[in-house]
Formats: sequence, C-alpha cells, structure tokens
Amino acid sequence: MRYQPEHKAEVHQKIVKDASRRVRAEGLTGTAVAAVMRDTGLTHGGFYKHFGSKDELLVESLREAFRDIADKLARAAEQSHAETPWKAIVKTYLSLEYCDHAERGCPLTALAPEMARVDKKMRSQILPELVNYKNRMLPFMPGLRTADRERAFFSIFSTMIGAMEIARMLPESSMREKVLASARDFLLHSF
Amino acid sequence: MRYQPEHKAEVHQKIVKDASRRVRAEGLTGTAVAAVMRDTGLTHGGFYKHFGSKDELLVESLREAFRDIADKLARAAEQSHAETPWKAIVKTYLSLEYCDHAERGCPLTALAPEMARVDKKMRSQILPELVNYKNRMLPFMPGLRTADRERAFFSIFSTMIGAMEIARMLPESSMREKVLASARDFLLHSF
DNA sequence: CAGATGGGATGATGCTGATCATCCTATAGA
DNA sequence: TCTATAGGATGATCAGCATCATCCCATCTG
Repeated sequence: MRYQPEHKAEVHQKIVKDASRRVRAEGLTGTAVAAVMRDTGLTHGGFYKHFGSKDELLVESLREAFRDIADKLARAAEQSHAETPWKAIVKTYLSLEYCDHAERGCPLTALAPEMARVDKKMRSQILPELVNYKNRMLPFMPGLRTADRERAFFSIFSTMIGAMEIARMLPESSMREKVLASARDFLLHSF
Repeated sequence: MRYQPEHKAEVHQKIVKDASRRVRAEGLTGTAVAAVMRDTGLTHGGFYKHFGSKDELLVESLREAFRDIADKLARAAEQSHAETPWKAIVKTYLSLEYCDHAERGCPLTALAPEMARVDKKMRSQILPELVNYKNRMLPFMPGLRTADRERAFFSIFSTMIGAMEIARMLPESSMREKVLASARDFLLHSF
C-alpha cells in the first residue's frame, strides 16, 4: 500500500476529533458530513471510506468529546494541591472560558437534550460513554462511600450542566459570569 | 368574510400550541413546518398565511412553552398548602411524568443548548421570555431579599434542568427516577 | 521503471424541508 | 340564490445534505 499503514487510522482519528468539536459547537443535527470533512481538509466523498454511516461518526465523536472533557477535568482535579479535587472540577467546569467555547467543553452541556432524542440504537451506544464519564469523575467527588460520591456526582454535574446552559443563552459576558458564579458559590458551599 | 372574524386568530393559536409541543419533543431543528401543520390538521401550504417565517413560529412556540410550564409550576406552588411553594415546584418539575413527556415540560430542559445556538435576532426575542419565566418563579423562591431569591432561582433551576436532561438520556425508568430523586433530595435539603 | 492498490476527489442521486405562486371552495352578505 | 373574498390545499422550486458509484493519482513493491 502507498501510505504508511497507520496513515488511515490517523486520518480517521483527525476526522473524529474535528467532528467532536463541531458537534459540540453546532449540535448533532447541525453537523453536516461535508463540513466535518472540510474541517479536516478533505472533501465529503471520501467519508464513507472511513465510516459506515454518519451515525457511526457521531457516536465516535461523542466518545471523543467525553474523553476530552474527562481528561481536562481529571487533570484539574489532580493538580489541585491546596483544595479538594471536586472544587477544582467545579471551578474549571464553570469557567467563562468553557462557557464561551462549547466546542471544548462537556458534551452534556452542549448536547444532552439532543442525545436524549436520538434513536434507541445510538442511545445505547452513547450510554456507556456517560457511565464511563461518571466513573472517571467518581474518585474526585466528595463523600466517603461510593453511593455518596455517586449522589454527589449527579447533584454537582446536574447543577453545572443547567447553569452552563442558562449562561450560554445570555448575550452579555457579565450576565453569563453572574449565573456561573451563582452556581459555583451554591455548589462550593453545599458539600 | 366567510369565517367568524376570530377564526383566523384561533387557528393561529392552535398552530402555535401544537408547535410548542412538537418543538419540545423534537427540537428546534427537528421540527418541520409541514409536521406542525399536519398536527393542526392542515397542510403545509397555508402556513405562510399565518406566519412570516418559520423562525417567527419558533419564537411564538417558545413563548407559549414558557407560559405553559410557568402556569403549571405557579399552580403547583399556589396549591401547596402544607409545604413551602418552592418545594412544590421542585417536586412537580422533577417528576417522572415530565421526564417522560418533554412536550409538556420546561423548554429549558428540552431546548436550552439549541436556543443558545440560534442566531442573534432570534436569541434576542427569546431572552425576554426567559426573563419573564424567571420573574414569574421569583415570588415562590426561598430567600428574603429579591437578590437572594434570584440566586435561589438560578441554583434550583440549574440543578433541575441538568438532572432532567441526564434522566432523559437513561433507558430505564428506574434509572431515571434515581437521578430525579437524587436531585430532589439535594435541593430540598439545601435551602 | 511498471503495475497494483487504496485513499481521496468529483460528481451524481434522491430525499427532506422551507418558501411561495396559484388554485379551490365555503360562506357572509346582498 | 349569487358573488366576492380569504382561508386553506396543491404543487413547484430551490437549497441543503446523506449516501454512493466512479475516477484519479500518489507511492509502495518488485
């Protein structure tokens, strides 16, 4: 074969990475195959050499998005020397930076309602990624027993997701920051 | 004219009501003009006798959705004899009933990320509806001063929105109920 | 250097959906 | 009963998009 054997895998991964950004920025429905391929510097035609269907790409791009944000949050938690890990996660998650750059943020804040609407098959492929995300965050959550930490995960992430989504609807940076700060204060004083 | 003068206004309102349901169930992008008209028992062609554009319908349907849920929550709060109004709102909002029927629920849980992505013009038309929703809920929120109640509104609704969205991604009713119950407990013990 | 191979490009195809011009028809009012 | 009128239906147009058949060409192998 003409290319290095890993070449195709690399291109595949680049498409997935680009799609994971575009999907968070434009939505599952708002993401066109041709646009993703253009992001990658290719044309739409070659797409089906890499993926069996658009849905296949969407699932892979969501997996990548979950991994991406979990990596970032885990890093923030691990680098939090002075404070509790979960507080570092809250501060990182609820930053203006992520508010203004949905494409780098959590796929839940960007896509949860859309993910709830995809067909059964796709939902069943997405669910494990959500579970995996939760399990990666669990060790950083407050609480002594696993069940406590699991409840903390759901409470903390529910609040962060909702606050981020409300903030993103607001036109002015100062209003967005007010909502984010309010959720930060609420969470940091609740556990 | 052949019809009662209020006939057109009635049909217009029926289209808006049907659209407000469909939009919450299928998303802004997922809602086709022809589908809404079919819901109303009409065909797609007459649509532009009632609305200048699809976006115009979307804005009106969102307004209707906000009014719809605000009415329901206000009623729940007012009928809460034994308990604090805001607790009645939390219990109503975070019910399996609303989880399984997005089309009757809060447009924020169903559409917040999509609303954050619509163009500036539409966003500026949606914002007042969000503000109005907040203001209608404010008197029921815990806290003495307005600023406290406003912070409570953002904290409580953020948590409810996020929890509902996570719950809606889950395939089994028992899992959904667990997430909803977790958020309910968290909120009811936090204020 | 020649030939084979597969990644990528070009260019259909067909569907869905928004928008709109035009036609149809029921009925208020004479 | 007759006519004007406007709400609603039909059908066309046009654009966006997923999917795929086919072609091209870079380069690895011999």
